[in-house]
Amino acid sequence: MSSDTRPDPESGSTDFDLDEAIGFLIEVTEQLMKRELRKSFRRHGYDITPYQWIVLHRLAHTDGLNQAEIAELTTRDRPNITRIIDVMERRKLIERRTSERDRRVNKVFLTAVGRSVYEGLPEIVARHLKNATRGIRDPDIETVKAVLREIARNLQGSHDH
Amino acid sequence: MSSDTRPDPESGSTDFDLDEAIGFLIEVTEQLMKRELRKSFRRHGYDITPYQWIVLHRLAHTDGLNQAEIAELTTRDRPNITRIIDVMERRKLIERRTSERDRRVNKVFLTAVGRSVYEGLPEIVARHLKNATRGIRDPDIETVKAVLREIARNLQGSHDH
DNA sequence: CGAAGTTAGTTGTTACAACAACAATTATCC
DNA sequence: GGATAATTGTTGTTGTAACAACTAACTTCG
Repeated sequence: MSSDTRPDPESGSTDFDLDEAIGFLIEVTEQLMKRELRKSFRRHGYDITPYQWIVLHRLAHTDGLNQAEIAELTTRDRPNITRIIDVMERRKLIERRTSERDRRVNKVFLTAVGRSVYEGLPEIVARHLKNATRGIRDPDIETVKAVLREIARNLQGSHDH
Repeated sequence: MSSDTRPDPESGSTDFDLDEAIGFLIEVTEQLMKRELRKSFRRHGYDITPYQWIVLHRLAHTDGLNQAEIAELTTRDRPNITRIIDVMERRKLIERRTSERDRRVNKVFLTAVGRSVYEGLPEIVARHLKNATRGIRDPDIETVKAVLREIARNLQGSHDH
């Protein structure tokens, strides 16, 4: 957009342009989407964070996942899952049940409350996405998805040292 | 992991596919990029978070911004800026100076340390970006940037109720 | 069997994010 | 010129994120 009216005094030490960097754009867009989704949930009377929504979705699809599996499916590490599950358990959305076969393992299940809360969410999310992407051509959306997947693949594993 | 292959019992309540949702993809990719950037900084001996990098970059470009301006330039709210600036001030990367003309205002300046730390960062970021986007055609990158900007524009202001 | 290694989950620490409530300061209005 | 409004920044609370260090439970293998 470059509404860049500022004269830029010798441009710092290099000519790196943050506003043009794809990483920055992804970051900013991601923040906005998360923020708006949260607001959408609230507007519809749900006090659910985007992250809790993801966990609810995973469990609605496959109930009884253990915490390590949830971590895997959500690209988070296990400590994070512990705390998110803590919060959701406090709110009676889910419950932990120790596995019989392996007493280290917590299997996580939706409660009746969690399930009924979940029911209303996919539609809100779908509407949110539709709003976010309005006016954008479908093939461009597909390009974005393909590129993001490629970036994710590039980052998992290898290192630029 | 998963010893039992699960058949997906009636697929939850709707057919929403999270892994196909562009919002989820953006979220996952953003996390990975932030994580890898942080690691790159560390590998090169910098204990700088991606967010601190952004603030340093803004100040290197335009020294003496006040906190509200930084908030604007980084799509964050003012309380967040307060705390990030707190951390950076503790680390002697920046300093606050109360404005003479308006004693409510803190102008934020790079310290000598902050400036010299900043020097090394753009190159690391550039390399990180190159690695993240390797093998991806330039026009596709441009499409992604255009789409993300469009999404951001869609989300700023209007609401899907 | 039993010591060593592995895996699942938790806790501690630091940092970032959204929101609400607030103090201090400056601007506005009558 | 004093009440009132708006602006800047801070604090409190809750939730998310990464990393390190830890415990408990299971597995392996001599």
